[in-house]
Amino acid sequence: MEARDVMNKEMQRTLLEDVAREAEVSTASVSRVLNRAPHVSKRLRERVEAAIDRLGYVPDGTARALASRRIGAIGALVPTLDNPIFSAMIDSLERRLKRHDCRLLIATYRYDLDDELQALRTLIQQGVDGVVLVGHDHRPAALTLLQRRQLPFLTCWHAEDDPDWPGIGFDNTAPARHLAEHLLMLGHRRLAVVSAPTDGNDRARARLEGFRQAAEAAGCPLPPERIVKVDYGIAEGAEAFESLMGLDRRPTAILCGNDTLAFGVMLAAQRAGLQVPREISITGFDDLPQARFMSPPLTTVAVPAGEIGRQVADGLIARIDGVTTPHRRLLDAPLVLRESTGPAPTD
Amino acid sequence: MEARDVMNKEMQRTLLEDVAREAEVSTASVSRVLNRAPHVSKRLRERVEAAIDRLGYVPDGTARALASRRIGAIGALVPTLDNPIFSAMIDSLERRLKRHDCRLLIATYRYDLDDELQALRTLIQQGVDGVVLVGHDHRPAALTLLQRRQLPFLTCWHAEDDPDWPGIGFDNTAPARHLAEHLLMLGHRRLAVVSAPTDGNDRARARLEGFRQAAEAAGCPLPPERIVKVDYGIAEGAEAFESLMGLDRRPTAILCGNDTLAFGVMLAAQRAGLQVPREISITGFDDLPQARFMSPPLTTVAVPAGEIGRQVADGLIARIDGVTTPHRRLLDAPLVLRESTGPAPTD
DNA sequence: CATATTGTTGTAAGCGCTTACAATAGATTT
DNA sequence: AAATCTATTGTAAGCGCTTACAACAATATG
Repeated sequence: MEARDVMNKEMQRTLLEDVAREAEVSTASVSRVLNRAPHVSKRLRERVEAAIDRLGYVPDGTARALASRRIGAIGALVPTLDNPIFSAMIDSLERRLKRHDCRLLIATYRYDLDDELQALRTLIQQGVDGVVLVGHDHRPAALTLLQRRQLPFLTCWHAEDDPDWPGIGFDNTAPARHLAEHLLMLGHRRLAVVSAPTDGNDRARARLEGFRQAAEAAGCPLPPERIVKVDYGIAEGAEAFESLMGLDRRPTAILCGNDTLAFGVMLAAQRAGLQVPREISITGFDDLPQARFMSPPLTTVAVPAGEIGRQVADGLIARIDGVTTPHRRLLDAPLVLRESTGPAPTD
Repeated sequence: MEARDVMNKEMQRTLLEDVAREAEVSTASVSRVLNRAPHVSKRLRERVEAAIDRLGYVPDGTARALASRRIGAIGALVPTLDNPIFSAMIDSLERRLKRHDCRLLIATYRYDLDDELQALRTLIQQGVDGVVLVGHDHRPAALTLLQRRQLPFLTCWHAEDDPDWPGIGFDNTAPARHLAEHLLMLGHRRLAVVSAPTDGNDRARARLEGFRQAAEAAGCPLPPERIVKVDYGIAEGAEAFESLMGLDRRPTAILCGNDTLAFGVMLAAQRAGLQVPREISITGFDDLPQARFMSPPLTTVAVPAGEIGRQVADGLIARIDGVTTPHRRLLDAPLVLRESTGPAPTD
């Protein structure tokens, strides 16, 4: 390995000090040029920039991070990237962060809040400049950790009024309620729900709550047996449908906690020979790209995933820069009525 | 802000030095315990660990990065996360990296290789311990950058034999060829292709090449007008279908570069009143979860996205640890024959 | 023209760890 | 028991930047 050692020696990286020497200025000046600090004369800047070009200097991020106490990256804690609605948000978040010259560290936790807390610890240890979380369901220790470090953070996706968690998101309950009201208005009286597991998932809880509110207000509350909770997935949705079909009094409409479950439900319904929506109405939540291409196209709620990513990026960067931003920002999540819902069958 | 200043003063973070003092050992010993270095007596370890617990010490990642020259994170360059096949890979990559106590920095580049190069520069500057890239289509400068820094890296998704780019992936050409052969065997003679743009995308090129090879070998080469290149998306697939239907001699089978395009093609075909596969056969590539739930279920190629993520994580970590791993690892991408393909119509 | 003010640059002290090397203690050999 | 070797621990010099502060120059003010 001698050759390798020699190489390593010859490969002396150019340091900021070398640039300073080359430009015949102090290291502080080079650093100021690099960081676009004020009070730098044009002459000096040009000399430094020329030296940087000549030497092909690239600053060392780790040294900069240690000295400046900012790493140039934020951390995002998301349940999973295996769900396109989250990956769409992360995609737009990352793209927008790039504009602010900020990188993105990702950590997933599979809806396990203890894992989330652990991942948060790791991110903080790495020195991230800010943190993005999904929803308001977190271990209390997570909040303590963020507050004690005075670390900028923002939640997203869910935005109920919560003094602890500043956030950018949308109301999950109201659109769910409207979806149910839409079905009730179409004459449905036996509603059923296929929901994602609600543990550690306030979005799922809020949607379920919205369904419940509407059902109760209309005088036809949801009995437990007509609320099925299943994991994320098309197959899971299909299974949920089958279990609902095993009931004595079958529902005439099924409200699903997300589009993917709705796809599964719809496929299973059609496989069972049911006409959608003539014999059974189905709703989703998310408005994934496929939703409008299903047959029939899915009635759902359009979740502004891309917009959330962008606004969270802007908002968190502002907070990192010490700018106070609104504690809560509510985006629109409009109902998208398509053809998977129709009048209740008259039996 | 006086109260704040006071707080900041009182909030003196615990440093490694404080732990050393508390445990009455040297800072080097604390560091050794922290890093599970060899030659640490049990007694010392226990004392240090007790002190760490007592003080609630959390090491500073940036200082550790500067001193040790590893940051505890790798960078992944992917075209986009808006495509579920990539986000599935990233999801499994991140989860597997966690096991190795390694974080993930994400950067997307929208298939723009100049953007990719720029993003690579930024990641290197951040000090990532390794880099994952997709495919072998990159600016030459990217390779130079990686080599000069002697930075461990691995490509994925595509794995042709290439001395420059070590990689873990699958053969994109052969399954594409097999798909086309499958159609030819079913009697189809007028094949068409709906491909993703091939610029900076060797996977798309390889698949197209596979389709071509089979078509030519069977004596019915693909004329240019029967090769449509469109951006990623269901709507884009649908549009491609319509442009193909404008041809004099319509194809009896359409090979799509990915499942999403195939969904679009299939929907447009059905909307146009065509029976799939009786009047037209359609194939995809990826085997997204929905593929088997389409009606009819989509014939496609199962891309091992999750397995790629895991193997890339293990492989890159090994390289970072100085372990030599195979230059190239080929995974299986099996054909999944379903009902969207059938005998050519006899007209 | 002396003085205050503002703008520009340099000096040098960290930032909080890791690790080469030195020192010491303990075990083993002869 | 002296000599040798090995396992353990400590000392201190960085890692490559940023930034508080000082110094000085240029400009404005009275």
